[in-house]
Amino acid sequence: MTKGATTPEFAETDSVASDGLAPLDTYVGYALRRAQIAIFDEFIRAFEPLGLRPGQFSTLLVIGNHPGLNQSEVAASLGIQRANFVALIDRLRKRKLVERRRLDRRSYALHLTGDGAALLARARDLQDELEASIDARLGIGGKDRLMVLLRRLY
Amino acid sequence: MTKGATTPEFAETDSVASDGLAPLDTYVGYALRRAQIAIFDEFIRAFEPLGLRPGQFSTLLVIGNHPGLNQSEVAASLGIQRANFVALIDRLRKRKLVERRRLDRRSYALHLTGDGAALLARARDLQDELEASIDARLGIGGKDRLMVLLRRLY
DNA sequence: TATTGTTATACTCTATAACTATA
DNA sequence: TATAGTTATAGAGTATAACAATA
Repeated sequence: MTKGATTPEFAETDSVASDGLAPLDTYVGYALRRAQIAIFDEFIRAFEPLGLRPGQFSTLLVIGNHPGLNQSEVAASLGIQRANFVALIDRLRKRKLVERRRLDRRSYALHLTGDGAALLARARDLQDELEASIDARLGIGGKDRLMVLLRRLY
Repeated sequence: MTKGATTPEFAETDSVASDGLAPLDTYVGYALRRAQIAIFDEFIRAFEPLGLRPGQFSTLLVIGNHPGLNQSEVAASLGIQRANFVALIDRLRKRKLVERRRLDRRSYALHLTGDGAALLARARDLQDELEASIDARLGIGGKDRLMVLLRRLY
């Protein structure tokens, strides 16, 4: 990490004077935060060419895997308030990546468009590359051990 | 995780329908994010009685361990823009937890006040409890293995 | 009555630019 | 010229309340 985040949310990274933070460096929460920011920063940079932010990518993933869910369901599955999900989904609709089909007169089923499915395919490939890169850094069996440990924390 | 974040920044947690997110659940970045949010959420709840947010706690820690640094140095060591650090330090000064001493006519050395040192002591104890709780969840040797893996990512 | 989508609003954290008063 | 502290401003993510239309 040198200069840092492409976007606001993922800053506080660079930080750190290798030492100087002696106590902080022993806290799991701090290490977790730095690692999360570092990985998200990589993600954001890598996905910039696709014009996808983490929330948009995960939204496409959920819709792709569960076509037909309504907005509230997709939002809930991602832990996003349905109120905040409106703008997100509007953006994807304007880009013709997602379309809505009326379920009844008050809700819509979400589906990927052809463009959306195509972009998601590219995004998956890109994400697979990132995962491979992370995997390499974690060493043999590292990712599996890490995932097991992380899942104990949520 | 049931209802979730005490504050805005650490929401997107609850989320997750145990399944439904099939693909996301295989990504390190996603697991990292969920774990980070879960742990920060615990931190925020636990530190509410002390009136300390993560950034404030880490600031007190750095000043406590390196008294005499100026604002820019402390800010940089925490990866906080010095512009954004102004409000943070002002808050701590108003609460008489931190004081400034002129170094020269354009910079200040930061020091903890008696109250600041006392609060930091309580905060450290609280943080130690949280770490112990995390340690228990991670199992024998879990924390060490986790820290090693996380450090490979930043 | 409860739910869906929506709007409005506010708060936190972060980023950048630009200013002043120094050094 | 460069640095320390500061102000102003903008953007992203999130939270809550409230409303209309519908179930």
